[in-house]
Amino acid sequence: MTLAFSFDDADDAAPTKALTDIMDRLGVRMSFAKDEEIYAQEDEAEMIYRVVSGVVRTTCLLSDGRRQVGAFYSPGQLFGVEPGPEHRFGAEGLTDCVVQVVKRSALRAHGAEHELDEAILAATFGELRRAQDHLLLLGRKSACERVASFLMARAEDHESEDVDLPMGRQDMADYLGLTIETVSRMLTQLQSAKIVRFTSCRHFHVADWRALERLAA
Amino acid sequence: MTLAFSFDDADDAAPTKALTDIMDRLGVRMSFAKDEEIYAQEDEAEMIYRVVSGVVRTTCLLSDGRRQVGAFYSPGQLFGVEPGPEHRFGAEGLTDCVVQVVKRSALRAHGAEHELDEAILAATFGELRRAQDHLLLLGRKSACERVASFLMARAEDHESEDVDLPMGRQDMADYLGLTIETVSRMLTQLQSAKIVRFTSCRHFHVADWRALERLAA
DNA sequence: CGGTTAATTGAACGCATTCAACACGAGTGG
DNA sequence: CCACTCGTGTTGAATGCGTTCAATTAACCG
Repeated sequence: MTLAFSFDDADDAAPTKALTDIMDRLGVRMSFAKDEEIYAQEDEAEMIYRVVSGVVRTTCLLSDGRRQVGAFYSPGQLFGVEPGPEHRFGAEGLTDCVVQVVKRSALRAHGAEHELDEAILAATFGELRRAQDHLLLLGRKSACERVASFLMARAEDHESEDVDLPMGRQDMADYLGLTIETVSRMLTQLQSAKIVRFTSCRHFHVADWRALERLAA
Repeated sequence: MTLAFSFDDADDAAPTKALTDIMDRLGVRMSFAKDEEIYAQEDEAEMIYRVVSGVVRTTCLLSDGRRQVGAFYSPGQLFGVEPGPEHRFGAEGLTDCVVQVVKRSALRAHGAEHELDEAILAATFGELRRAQDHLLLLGRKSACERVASFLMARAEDHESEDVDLPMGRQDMADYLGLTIETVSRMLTQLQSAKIVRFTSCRHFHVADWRALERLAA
């Protein structure tokens, strides 16, 4: 068993076909409304989740209410995998969403040991990579660069002309370590500079990839 | 083989006894001077490293020279484990240091498959946890809270009265996403508030744990 | 003891935040 | 169809936190 070296996979958060099948067989589908809690920060991490439809967001609340968004998960992606026995970030529906849920113990009990371990490792790698990028963004980038990086990342994996932003400004701000006002200002600024163009406040397309790339740093 | 659930271990970056033994048998000891490069950002990640003595720091350089320190590794800790085929952070000696190095392929070839996988998973978990804490710190904490958190973390695992800061102010700043000046100011501020006391600029002890804990948020 | 690097302190600046007002769109009901 | 509201997003002005630039002091090491 060689776990660690299937790095070719573009999207680490997407489970293998094998695990997907097993999850579909053993798991349960659950629906969550927009802003409904899927699991809470500090809950025991005993389930594995896969987004079926909609988008999920993970958040961490500080004692005084400050909020940090950890990540956004799109259909097909695995989430809820943690580096410890409990969830450090809670998960909520960013939109109404459907999620496939299965107990880790159930997977083990049905001989999906191998697939589970692989999926956990892959998902953990994905999380780590994501967290490291996020780290760099929060530690050393200006507001404008943060917003540019965010739009860039969104545009990259959509591939289509018209890119969708399923999250509101507050969620973007809490992801980027900024305020809604700053995010809004930077967006208008990027638009004024003819780098992106917004068709509505949740839809844009990239007008100048070169410039956006340069700003994303 | 059950990989994923040995969470009881306090220090995920420390390898198991078994792996340590194998690394000692198959690996090479290498010495690095202060600020000498151990591996570069973007190098292929084919080695596993363990700190024998001294302290190692990982850093990521942005195109324009801005620097983010990822982590500091103390004796016993594993480093160089990455979520992809190449290093996203480079590693350098923070101090003069000795490191035990072994090729992953050598470990596999000598039947240390199991130990290697386990160690990689544990180290990855450790990295992820660390990165998540770091994320929160950079995203939502004030300069004072960042410095307090940093001192807290340092003081926690030293246990002794007198806590040592092996890194200079620049490294602290680049870890915390601040400037040296700000770090310095916050340190004097914490000292003025009688929360910590510096015996020299690299040694301090905590005078008021309660207050420090509160500030670390 | 000088000589060098690291750390601290001060003052001015600037970026992001804060607070407040305004605009826009969707949904509701008259 | 318009008026009204509520949530969300944008814009403006003032404040403040952290940075920048510059000068001083402390620590280290021959």
